[in-house]
Amino acid sequence: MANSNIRVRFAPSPTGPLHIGGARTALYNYLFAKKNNGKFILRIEDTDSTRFVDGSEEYIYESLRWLGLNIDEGVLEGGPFGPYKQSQRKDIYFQYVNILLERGWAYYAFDTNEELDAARALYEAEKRNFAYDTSTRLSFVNSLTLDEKETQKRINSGTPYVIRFKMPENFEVTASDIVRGTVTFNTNTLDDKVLFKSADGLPTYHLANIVDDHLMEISHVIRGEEWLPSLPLHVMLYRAFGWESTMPQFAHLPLILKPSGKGKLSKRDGDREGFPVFPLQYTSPQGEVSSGYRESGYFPEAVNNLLALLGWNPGTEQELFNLEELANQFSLERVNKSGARFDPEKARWFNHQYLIAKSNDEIVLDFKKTLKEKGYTSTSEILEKIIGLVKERVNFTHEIWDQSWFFFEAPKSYDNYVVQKRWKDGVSGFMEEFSSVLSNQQDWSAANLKEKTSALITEKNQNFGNIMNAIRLVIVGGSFGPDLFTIIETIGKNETLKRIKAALEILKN
RNA sequence: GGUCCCUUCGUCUAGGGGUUAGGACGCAAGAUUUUCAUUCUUGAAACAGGGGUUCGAUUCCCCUAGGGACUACCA
Repeated sequence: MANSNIRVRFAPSPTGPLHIGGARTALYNYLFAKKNNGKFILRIEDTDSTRFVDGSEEYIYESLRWLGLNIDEGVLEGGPFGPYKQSQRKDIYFQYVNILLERGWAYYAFDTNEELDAARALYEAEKRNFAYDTSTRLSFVNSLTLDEKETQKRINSGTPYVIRFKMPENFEVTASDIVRGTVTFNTNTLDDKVLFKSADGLPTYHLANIVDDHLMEISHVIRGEEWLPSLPLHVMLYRAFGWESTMPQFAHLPLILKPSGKGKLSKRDGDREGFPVFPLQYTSPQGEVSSGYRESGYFPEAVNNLLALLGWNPGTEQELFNLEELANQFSLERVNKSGARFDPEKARWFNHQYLIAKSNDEIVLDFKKTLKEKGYTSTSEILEKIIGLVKERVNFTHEIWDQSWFFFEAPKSYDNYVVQKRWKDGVSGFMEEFSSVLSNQQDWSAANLKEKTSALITEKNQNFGNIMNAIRLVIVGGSFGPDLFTIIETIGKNETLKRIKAALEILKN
């Protein structure tokens, strides 16, 4: 049994950015490999030259690197089973499709697109289902209906042809899937899939995939559920090649569905509902920009964590895992069968968890960048203090500014509701007293400041809550923010007195 | 339309022939806090429907309904 030698592959097509569904597939493959001391292989499936998008491969690599999913064998890494890019394996596929032809498992078909379209239209008009299959193949122009000489003549004269798989008639193919159990199909419902295209002389996914998985000694195929319908074809291909005894095991992952409404998660949903569907920001060759998790401020650990739990769980109540814990606990048997709706809210919550778990000095560098954009600088010491004060209130590093700007600049306006509620008779007078008390303080610690302020409130027979809120209004412009005296301590005496003066000018009546 | 897959709180899920059906996100209330947030406590919230099998079904089987994927010389 190939069990002792776990080899899995992630096999994306370079047709654009990697979708988070793809990222999750990569993650599960990686996790499964790590768990079993196996190899994680990256194979680029670029057999559709028409859909190739420049830069996709780099994007895929950068995404996996960002997520920390290390590749053991691949296009860049090399390895004993290369090349790992299908466009470089043309000769191999050609050689193998010939085996199928020789054994009668495949045949040449000369039908043009126009002829096929016409046939489809005809069936549709009669409300019948069209398929190029066991029931119709004899009505088309192919090596089954032409005699050998005519077939050869056409091939030699350069007539375009495809090679189709000759699906056997009426029997049950059963395939087993690790997450779904046994799946059965009748071959009559399957069509004669094109194995080799005429347009570019390249194999289709089905052929290339089976040949490569076999040659690369892949032990487990872990891929999205959208591939489940082609599983019987793939099983039949393994049989046709005589590779059934070493056929990999299959695991079809549930789809990631859009947060609301119907269907699987798409690029549009992210744009509409304000969350990324791509790991990294992506700019299409047409210049269209799509947001990425990285650029939106997500930590890669958080993305791995949330993706891991979208379709899998360990059966315990643990929700926070690092990559290593994930790898230790992961199993294909505990992957869910049903599609999982993506929850942007919970995604943010995951990031929040990772943010608060980080030490302040891990965040400070990032915060400095935001600060620089705003035109401020400060020492790491002060910044770390501020981060510690506000990080529990935010989900992303870039939101720290929204909760801490008043450490750097005075309020530009005062919340009217709070003014109405707190700036009562006597408050202006109190503030003037307060200001002079503050200016006399040698000890500018939050503790001392608090003590002196409390004493003044008592002395002046003022309402404690009211005054405290009024001071807060003066300092930050509203009713929010962390401990008031810590803010005052941090911004310093000069700034505090300035803010009181400014507030008095505007609010004094 | 056809084929296949799926179905536990709004969402992610645990569970599994006899349970007060558990957790998390979100939501609500209360407590703490000089504010807001955090935190803590509490609450509302689910086995799609119908038939079987069984002493007993949310759990097993069947049907229906709903959802999803696929149905290209795309992957």
